[in-house]
Amino acid sequence: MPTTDLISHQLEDYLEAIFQLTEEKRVARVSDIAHSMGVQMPSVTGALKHLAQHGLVNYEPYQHVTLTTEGDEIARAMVRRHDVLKRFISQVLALPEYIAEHDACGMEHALSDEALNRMIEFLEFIETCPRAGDGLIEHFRRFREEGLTACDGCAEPQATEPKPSTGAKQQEGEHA
Amino acid sequence: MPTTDLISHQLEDYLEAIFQLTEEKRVARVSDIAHSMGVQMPSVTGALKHLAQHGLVNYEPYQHVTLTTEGDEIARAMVRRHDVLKRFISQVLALPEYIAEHDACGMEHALSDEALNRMIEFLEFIETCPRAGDGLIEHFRRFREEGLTACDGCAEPQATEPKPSTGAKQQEGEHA
DNA sequence: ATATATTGTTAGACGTCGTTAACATTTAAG
DNA sequence: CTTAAATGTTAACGACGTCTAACAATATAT
Repeated sequence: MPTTDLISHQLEDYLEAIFQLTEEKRVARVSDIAHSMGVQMPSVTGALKHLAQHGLVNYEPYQHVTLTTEGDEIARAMVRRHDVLKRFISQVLALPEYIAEHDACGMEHALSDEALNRMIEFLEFIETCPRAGDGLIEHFRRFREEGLTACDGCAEPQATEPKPSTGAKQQEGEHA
Repeated sequence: MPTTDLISHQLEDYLEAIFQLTEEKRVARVSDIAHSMGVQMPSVTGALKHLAQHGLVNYEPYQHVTLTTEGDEIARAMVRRHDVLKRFISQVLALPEYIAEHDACGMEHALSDEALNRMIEFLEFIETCPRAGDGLIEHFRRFREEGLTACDGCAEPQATEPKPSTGAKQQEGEHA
C-alpha cells in the first residue's frame, strides 16, 4: 500500500541522492549528501528529519541513514524518471549529455506516469522499428542542419514502402 | 538586455497568468489572477509586490496591474515554452490534452532553450518531412498498440531483428 | 588514551509562499 | 448621496528550505 503522501521536489531529490550514494559508496553520509546536493549539512539534517516523519528513511542522529522500503521505491521511481527523460532528450532531441542531464533534473518532478511510459515506448520504437530506427534520428539531424526543409531523398518514396535506415549514410552528395 | 535576474517558478506563473488574463479580458484583476492560479487574493498582492521589485509589473495598490516590457518578454517566453511542450507531448507522445497541459505546466520552468528549440524543430520535422510526417506518429501508435514490436510492414526491410520489449511496462532498477 | 580533526546536530535567522481575519477602497444600487 | 457589496490590502501566522555559528559526537593519530 503505497502511501499517497505528497512529498516536495526537494525531498524527492534528497531521496534520489541517498539512493545513488548508497549504491556508489555503500552508505550515505550526511556530508556526502550535502555535497552531492550542493547544500550545507544542516539542510541535510533537516531534510532527513522530514523524510523520517514521512517514513521514507531510517534516521537516528549520528547513525547511518538508510531508505525504508517505501523510500527506496520512491527513489527508484525518481531515478527511473530521470534516466528516461535524460535518454529521451539525449537520443530523440539529440542534445549533449550535460543539457540532457540538466533538463532531466528539473523536469523529472513534473513528468506524469503516462508521459514517462510514452517516452519509454518512443525510445523503444526508434530502437526497434526499422521504419523509425536510427535512420529517423539521423534524418532529423539532417533535417535540422539543412534548415528545416524536407531533404531531397524524401520527397518521393514516402507513401508505400518504408525505407530502411541503411539510407542514413548512403546519400551524402544530394543535400545542400 | 535581458536582466539575468532569476525569478522563482511561482513568480513565472503569476507573470504567465497576468499575460493570459490581459489578453483574454483586457485587464488582469487581482481576483482573477487569484482564481486562475488557485490561490487566495493576499498571495497575489504579495506576488505583485515582488514582481514590481523585479521591475516586471507596474503595480500601485488598487490600480490595474500591467506587465512591464521585461515582464511581458518573460511572460511570452513562458507561454511559448508551455505551448511547445504541450504540443510536443500531445503530438509526439500522442497523449490527451489534459495530460499534455498538466505536464507542460510543471515542466515549462525547467526546459532549457536548447531543448525547447529542438522540440520545435522536431514538431516541424514531423509536419514537414515526408519520411517522418504523420505516418511516423501513426506508425508509433500502431507500434504501441501491437505490443511494442515492429509491425508487419516493417519487419522485413531491416537487417537487424527487432529485440523484445525491455521497457515501458516493467519496473526494474538496473541503473546506477 | 588522549588530543585533535572530522563529521553531524542544534539554534536562530532569513526569504518565499501560502493561509485567515480584519481593515480599506472602489464600485454599484437605491 | 449614501450605503451595501465586491474587491483589494495589511497584519499575523505557519510550513519549508536554506544559511551561519556554536556545540556535540565520532574517528583518527600519535
